[in-house]
Amino acid sequence: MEAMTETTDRRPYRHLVMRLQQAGLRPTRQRLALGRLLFGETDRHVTAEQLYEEATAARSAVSLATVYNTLNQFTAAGLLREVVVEPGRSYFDTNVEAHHHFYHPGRGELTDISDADIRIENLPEAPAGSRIQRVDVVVRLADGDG
Amino acid sequence: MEAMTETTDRRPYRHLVMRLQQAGLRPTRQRLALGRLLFGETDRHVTAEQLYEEATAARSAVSLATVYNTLNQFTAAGLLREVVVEPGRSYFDTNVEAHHHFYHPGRGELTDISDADIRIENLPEAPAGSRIQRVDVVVRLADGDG
DNA sequence: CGACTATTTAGAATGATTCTAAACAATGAG
DNA sequence: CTCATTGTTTAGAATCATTCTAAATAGTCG
Repeated sequence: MEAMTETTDRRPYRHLVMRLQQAGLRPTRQRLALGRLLFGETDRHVTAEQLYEEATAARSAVSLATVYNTLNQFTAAGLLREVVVEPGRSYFDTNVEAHHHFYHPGRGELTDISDADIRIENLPEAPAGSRIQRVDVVVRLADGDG
Repeated sequence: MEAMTETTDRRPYRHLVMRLQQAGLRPTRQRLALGRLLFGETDRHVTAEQLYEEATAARSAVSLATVYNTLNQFTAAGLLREVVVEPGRSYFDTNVEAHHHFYHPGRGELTDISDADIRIENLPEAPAGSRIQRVDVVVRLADGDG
C-alpha cells in the first residue's frame, strides 16, 4: 500500500505549487512550509499564533507577520476560510466547502459539521440591495452531558 | 392614546431600575443612562464604541471603561447578548430571544432574523461530554441584487 | 449622617493584528 | 547564468479593541 503516485512526502509538492501559482502567489519557501502544515492530512482549524508555533517547531522559520499575510492571502485565494466565533481571535479552516461548526468556548475548540448534517429551511430573502453570500451556523457547546 | 401607566418618558425608569436590582446591579447614573439608550424603543445592535459615542452625544458622560463593564455585566445578567460576526469587534444585541442575524460586512450592519423564520432540521448531537448551549446562524450578505 | 462596599474612571497594559520600510528572493529577458 | 524587476519577508513600530489597576467617588443601609 505505497506504490504509484504516492505524494505522501514529495519535497516540491507540485500540487501546492500549482495552487499557489493559480492564485497569483509565488511559491516561496515560507508559503510552501505553511501550505504543507495546513493542507497535510485532515481538515484543520488554526489561529495565526498556532500556525506560527507549528512552523517554528518544524524548524521552518517564518515570521509572525508572514503567517498573518499568508493566511490572509490564502483566504482571499479561496484556499482557506476564516471563521469567527470568538471576539478577538480568528480561526482559519482548511475546509472551504459549505459546512458548519461546533464551537467549545472553554476549550477553544472548533470542529466541523458537514453541510449534509444540517437542513436549513425557509431562509428569508436578503434585504433589498444585497444578496446572500454564505450562511454560517455555529453550534455553541458547554461542558456537561445531555 | 397616552393615559394610564404610560412609561414613555418617566425619569426614574422604574422598570429598568428593577431589572438592574434583580441582577444585583446598583442602579447608578451611568448604568441607567446606558440602559435608557439600549432599551429605548426597538431592538438594537451596538458596539461599545458606538454606545460610548451616543452617551457622550446625549451629554450623559460615561467613560469607555464603564461602557465595556456595563455591556459585559448586562450580558452576564441576560439583558444583552453578545454577537460575534467580525474579527476584532463585538456587537451587543438587545434582543435576547432565540433568533438569528443578517450581517453585511461592507456596511458593518447587523439585523435580526426571527427564529420563526428559519427552520434548522436534524442538528447533529453534541460531542460526548458537552451539550448544546445555543445555535447561531449568521447569513452573510454582499452588495448587489439577486 | 457614617461606614461599608460597589462602581467609576483615567491611564497603563495586553493581545491580536496590521503597517512600514528596508533587506531579500523569485522570475524572466537577454 | 546574470541582471533588473517586481514580489515577498521581516523586525519592529503602530493600531485597535478590550481589560486591568488603583485611586477617587457614589450607593446603601443602619
